[in-house]
Amino acid sequence: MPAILEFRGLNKLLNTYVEALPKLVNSKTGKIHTSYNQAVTATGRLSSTNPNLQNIPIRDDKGKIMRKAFIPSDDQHILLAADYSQIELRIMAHLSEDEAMLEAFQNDEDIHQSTAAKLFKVKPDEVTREQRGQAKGANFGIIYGISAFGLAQNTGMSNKDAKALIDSYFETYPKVKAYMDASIAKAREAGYAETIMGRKRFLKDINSANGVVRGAAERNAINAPIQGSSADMIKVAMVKINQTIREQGLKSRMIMQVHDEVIIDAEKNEIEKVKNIVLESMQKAIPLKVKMKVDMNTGNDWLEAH
DNA sequence: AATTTCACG
DNA sequence: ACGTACGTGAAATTA
Repeated sequence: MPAILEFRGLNKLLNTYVEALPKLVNSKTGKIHTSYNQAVTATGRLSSTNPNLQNIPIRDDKGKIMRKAFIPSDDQHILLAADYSQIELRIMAHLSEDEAMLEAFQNDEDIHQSTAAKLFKVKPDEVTREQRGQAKGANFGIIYGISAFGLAQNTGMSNKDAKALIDSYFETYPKVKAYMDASIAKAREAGYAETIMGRKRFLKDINSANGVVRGAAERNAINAPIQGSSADMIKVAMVKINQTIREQGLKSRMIMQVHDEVIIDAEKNEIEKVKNIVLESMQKAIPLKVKMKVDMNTGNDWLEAH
């Protein structure tokens, strides 16, 4: 890796995490206490400030070491991390009612591999890394309100290839295309996009004469119900988790949320009970046409619990 | 004070 | 012909 980029990467870790976080330890509790903002985002997600605990590194080997700093309250506790698997694509499958996408999830398939198999007309176990990567890019793009240019920019493929990939995608999942068009049409009519729980995002530019401005609003019309309904679901789950923990008089506590994940400081004696509570609450928060998959892990720090 | 860069989902 | 991926926050840099 070039020396300047390496320096910048390490400097980011040093300034944003290593040196900043210890300053925010509360002298009474000995812990860091973030603030979760309930009314900041456009889609209904939470955000986190002072410090932001929703952007602690995990992707890079050196960055992920930061997660070792996040530990249970004492040696009677262990961290439990539970995260929704592919929540946004599952919500897309539900909202669009696309049969192929619903079936892939019902069969518990690797959605990117399954998509690749369909796009490139090969058997799932013949999908190459390259093909899976392209399918993954397309699946991400769909959630964002895809454009050929955007997909090409992000994957490095040519504009032409990106366009062809999107065409194949819509042949593979025809009702996803129909849902996207319907989302835009509905937003034009109503002036807003809406989540499963009825949260509205007003889109003042949805009928703008400026194509660029309108295009952005159209992508918002597609993305907001997806991202926002995911936020609805985890919030319903969190309320249920907290209620149940208190009803049962447990000592375990929910301590963090990172958009599709909740982290519990779990009393070791309660771990099986808590796992069941978290799993049930997350899976059943909002019943959909597709089942929700939840991955859970425990560990003596946040890195281990992943 | 606004913009850029980079960390996350 | 045009210009484009969704949602955030913190630190550093630019103006």
